[in-house]
Amino acid sequence: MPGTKREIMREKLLDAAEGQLIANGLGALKARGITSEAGVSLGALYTAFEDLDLLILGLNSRTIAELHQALAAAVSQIEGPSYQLEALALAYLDFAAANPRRWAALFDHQMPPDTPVPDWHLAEHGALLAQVEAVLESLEPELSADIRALRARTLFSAVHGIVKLSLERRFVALEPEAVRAELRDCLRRYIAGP
Amino acid sequence: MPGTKREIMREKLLDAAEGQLIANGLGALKARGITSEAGVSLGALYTAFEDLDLLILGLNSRTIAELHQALAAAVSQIEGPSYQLEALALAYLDFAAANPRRWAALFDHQMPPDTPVPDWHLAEHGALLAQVEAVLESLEPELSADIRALRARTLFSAVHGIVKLSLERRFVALEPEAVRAELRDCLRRYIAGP
DNA sequence: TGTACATCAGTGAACGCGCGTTCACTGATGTAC
DNA sequence: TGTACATCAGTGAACGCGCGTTCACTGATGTAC
Repeated sequence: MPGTKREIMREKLLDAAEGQLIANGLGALKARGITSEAGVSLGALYTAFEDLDLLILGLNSRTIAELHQALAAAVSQIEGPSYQLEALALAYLDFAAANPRRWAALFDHQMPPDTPVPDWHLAEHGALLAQVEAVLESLEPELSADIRALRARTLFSAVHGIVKLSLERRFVALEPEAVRAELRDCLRRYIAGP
Repeated sequence: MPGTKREIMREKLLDAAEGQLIANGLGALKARGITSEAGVSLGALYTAFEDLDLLILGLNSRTIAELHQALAAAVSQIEGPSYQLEALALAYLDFAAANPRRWAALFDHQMPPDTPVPDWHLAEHGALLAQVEAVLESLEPELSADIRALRARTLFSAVHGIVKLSLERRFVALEPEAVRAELRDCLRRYIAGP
């Protein structure tokens, strides 16, 4: 198995970084912090990853995988596309509430200017959206694939916006239950609409 | 008129910073860039503003004031609360599309850890939301003030999420008109709902 | 099995740079007489 | 009006720090004979 040694190092670093991320947020993720937490020299990071940004992308991959599973589980436990759509949104809210900093890191992390996000990582985001599309397809089968894709993005964005606001306590502390109810209400109105 | 000299300096710096922000985004706003663009020494920034973050808050205040006006204009040109709500959302989209970097700066800028956003600036954000609340009040007068406030936030967040996604071309380039249509559709469904 | 040599993951001190902030100084503006 | 002095906005070189990244070196692991 080639690269296994390297793979162990990568996971050690990712574990350490995950701990730091959960404890202190994306802004506090530093090369020194991660490597010392992992009990490894500073330079080791650069034998395992191309650079710090790629390590963070690796972290985000993990988070996306977990989120993906959580959404899949939520959908599979429910019958009926409109309930499934609601379940997706609530599962998304729950995941974000349970893992606020890891979730925030998915959206707050930015590549340096002119450095594109690698395709494999874009594909992971795409897979999340595909879950929404799948439910949308059974809810409104008459939509064309293009429109459905756009609609899925729109819905995702709207839900995301609501979840984000509820977690940033930027303005006021919001009752978690109240946000759940608002989100549910919003979706029911959407689904009930014309 | 006490402080007038200082006020001129502040505006010179804000003008320069605004130019930089529009040209290169929040991430490229640097003390040196701003002061040299303003034709002023580096230290001048610190006689006019407490620090760089306060200058940026001042910039954001300007943007919010403009946005506030744009929303007010949109509402005032239309009759009927449900159309007004739609007009608000579309005006928000249009403003963001016309001023993407200034708009993004409103949400991307973060105070250093443990430094609270000053109250006067929170109040400006609050005034934006109050516009949504006002329309909501005529649309659904039976709501309690608490619920209305919460509902206004939820709606704002959802619209914001949709607008944000449409401007970050993170995944795919989206047709501006398609996004407009999606946003309108989303709101109509919301308003039509139970 | 034992010895000599090659490879390469891992080390950590040092590099280098960007950048916010400070501070001793200056020169213009204002005040007192 | 003119002169001496005080104030203070504005200057920009220098400070200091955080932090990602590199690189000459080491020591463990693997290979050849």
